Amino acid sequence: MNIRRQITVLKNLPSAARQTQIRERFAERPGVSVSGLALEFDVSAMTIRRDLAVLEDQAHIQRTHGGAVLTQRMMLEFDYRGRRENNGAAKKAIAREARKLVQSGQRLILDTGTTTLELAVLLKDALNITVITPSLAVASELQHAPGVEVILLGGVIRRGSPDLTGPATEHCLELFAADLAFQGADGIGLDGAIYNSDLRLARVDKIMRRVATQSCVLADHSKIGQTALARNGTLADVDFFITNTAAPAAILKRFARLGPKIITVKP
Amino acid sequence: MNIRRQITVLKNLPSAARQTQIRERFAERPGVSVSGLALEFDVSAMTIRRDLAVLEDQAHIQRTHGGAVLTQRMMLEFDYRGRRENNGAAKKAIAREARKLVQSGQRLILDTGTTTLELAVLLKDALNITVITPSLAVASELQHAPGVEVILLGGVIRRGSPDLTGPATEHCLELFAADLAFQGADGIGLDGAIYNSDLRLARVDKIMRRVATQSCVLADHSKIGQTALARNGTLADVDFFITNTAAPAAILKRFARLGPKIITVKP
DNA sequence: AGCTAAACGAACATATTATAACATTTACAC
DNA sequence: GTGTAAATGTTATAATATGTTCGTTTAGCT
Repeated sequence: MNIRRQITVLKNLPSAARQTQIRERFAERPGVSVSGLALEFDVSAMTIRRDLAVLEDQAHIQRTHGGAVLTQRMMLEFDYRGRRENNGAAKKAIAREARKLVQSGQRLILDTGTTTLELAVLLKDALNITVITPSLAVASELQHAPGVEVILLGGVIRRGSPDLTGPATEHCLELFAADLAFQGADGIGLDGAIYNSDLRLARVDKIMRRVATQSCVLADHSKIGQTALARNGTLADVDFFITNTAAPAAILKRFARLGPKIITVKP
Repeated sequence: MNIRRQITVLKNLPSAARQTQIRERFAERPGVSVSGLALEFDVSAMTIRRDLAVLEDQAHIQRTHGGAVLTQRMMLEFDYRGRRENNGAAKKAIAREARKLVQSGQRLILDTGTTTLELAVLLKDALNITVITPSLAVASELQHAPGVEVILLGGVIRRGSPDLTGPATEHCLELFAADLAFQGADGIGLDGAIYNSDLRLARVDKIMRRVATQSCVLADHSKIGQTALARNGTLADVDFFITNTAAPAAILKRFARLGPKIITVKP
């Protein structure tokens, strides 16, 4: 009876919990088998395969026939509070549109943020570009891209945040000149003000726009009308503003009058 | 009777109490399911979802399909060709000796390298120090240390190497002043010359010594008598040289005449 | 090489869960 | 009581996860 209850703990778990459990199996054993896990968690083998496929993307295992083993290469772990993606689809669509602005040979600046991180994913197959970023996540994403040179800005590592800020970042940024800067935002005021939830990030964002010839703000519609701690400028200072069509047309029209080219995407 | 009372305790609770209870579930299980909790607390699934949404904001958990799991730190992977540790014991002993040179409140520079990485491990419990480094491995190691502020230098990410180099790194380094710089070396010539196997690292090392009041070179005996591509200076430029006792005493005596304090450790 | 059993992946069908909007209940002040 | 706000429940629809089937690939064997 007791045994049964303990086993039950491993059943009827949400998929993410099951995947975490699978990962922990590697602490005990060097490898796992699909059939064994299927039995253990009382799900079909197909589900385990899908779990392993997810883990292969995220969690550094290597799939084999019949199971998986730990990845060979060594990892450096950086803290990253896995925030919930709020408008994942919109962010991806916005990133796709942003990708179209990029041409071969350009030097880009990529800000911290989930939307810019999505853009980084799409830039993996770019040719001969340089990406300057304060984000360890962006750097991690692009480090293997053959056509991309990654320059990480210096600075203080904020605890629990995968990015760099501070005076050093600002000084470091001043060393560069870029063609195009992509920035996220934690809020866009109805008057077009751009907000960050962190003062240091706001200062960095301001400098990014100065050292880049053109700049582009990426924000899904949920950010519009929101404010946050620090204002880093207004849409009058940027050249492109990309959002999704769920944003009120009247407000976008007002934003357009400030100067930036407004681009909207479907989802 | 007892059982009944315990079950009853879980029903008709104010929302905050229920949320606390949910949080405690994570101590027992790897994750919780919406349907299970709904049954357990005798409320609708929607209510549980709202509870989890609240708990998610408090940063403890992460919602998933079907339930929630504890927030997991996402790993940012940086390639790290795990080189074979040649004189692991000697390097650890050298790092222990280097650790003794560090005092609270100091600003340190830690170079790239396996020996300096060992030192980073020992610095985790230091109080109120600042570590400036071009090494992602060092930064990763120290990011959670409460008494350590980590400043990562900017620069180009070398493919397959966990460190930053290039003109940006050099400029960035110039922004700082430190009390003590710790450097590794790929070779120490019999004349006291310090060698790196990478030209860019050599330039960075040279600047490190300039911006630091004192400097310390860490190298096990196998490096003595070796040369490498780039010479970044000589032992006459450094204040401390730490190696292990397997190094020939005659050569160490000659090194001492150049100026640095020579420290040897047993293994 | 050729064979065989196991494992894989794609596509579809099904079941479960999430979200948003609205309806209802509860709690509490007055 | 009555009004109000917060919490909870309900429903329809969308999104996601899972199971199943089947043709293909793979590992291991002779």
